[in-house]
Amino acid sequence: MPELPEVEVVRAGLDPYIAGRTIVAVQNFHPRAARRSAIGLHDAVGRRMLWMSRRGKYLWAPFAGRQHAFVMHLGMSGQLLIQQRTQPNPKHLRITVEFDDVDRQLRFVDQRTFGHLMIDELTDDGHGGAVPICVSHISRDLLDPVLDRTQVVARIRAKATGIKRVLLDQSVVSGIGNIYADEALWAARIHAETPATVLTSRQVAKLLEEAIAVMQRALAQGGTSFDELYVNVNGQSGYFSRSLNAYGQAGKPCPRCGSDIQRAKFMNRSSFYCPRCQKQARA
DNA sequence: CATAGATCCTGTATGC
DNA sequence: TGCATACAGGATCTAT
Repeated sequence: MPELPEVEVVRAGLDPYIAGRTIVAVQNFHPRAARRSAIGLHDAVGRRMLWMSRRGKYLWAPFAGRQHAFVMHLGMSGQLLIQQRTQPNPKHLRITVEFDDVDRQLRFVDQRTFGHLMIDELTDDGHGGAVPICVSHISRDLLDPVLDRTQVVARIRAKATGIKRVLLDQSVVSGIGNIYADEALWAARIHAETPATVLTSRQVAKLLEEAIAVMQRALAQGGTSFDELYVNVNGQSGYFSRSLNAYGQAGKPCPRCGSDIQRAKFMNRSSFYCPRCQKQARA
């Protein structure tokens, strides 16, 4: 569920809390919450976390020594909450991480259990930084200053499939999910099933600019929340859902032309689009 | 190798 | 009310 803006809100909330703290205990209550790894979650005990990093929808906190990191992914319904130790356990609590903080702890709550935490080895990211091995197949995201946008445009146009599938392919460009894919396609007036190969470089560049713009606007609003499933580290919802132009707007008028926004089945989920602004192009 | 589709899970909404 | 079905913000595995 959470896409780049929502994950970034969580990162920014966690960073000042975890930076410099040492883990004193980890409790796992669910077999799927910790991903299989050569290093178990309990090896985090005694390690000091430096800061909170993010690539796309992945979060990680490098440990002092920069050899390993605590990796986190929220999946569809994950939450990372900083809560008082005395606060009752939330429903779907999967993992508790205790630090050298007598009052509060980090709680990983995840209804659908598609998210996970793990400890992983760090590897060189090619630009003087480090990335966990399990994240190294994920491309840089659109808010990453090191991202080579020209290269991304070329990679997108080389894909033999529909443009929305490519936007959702985290190995091409990361951070975009179903909401922001639909919003970016709406803004760029491109149909989801348009073959990536028929788009011009200019069109794809424009699409990426729209994706950046909508994600930055969402970030400024604390992300998109439809319910209590996505919240920040303090349990608060973001407000961007009221600014969506296409996603979830089936039957409502397109803010640009007034036609009814349509819903179509797409990859076992949904696409929302304006049938007038976003015409299907042919190969 | 690249791509399409199924699948992992729990909860809610909707229709009969 | 009960039951069945569809759907939900994602990533990964499998088959082709």
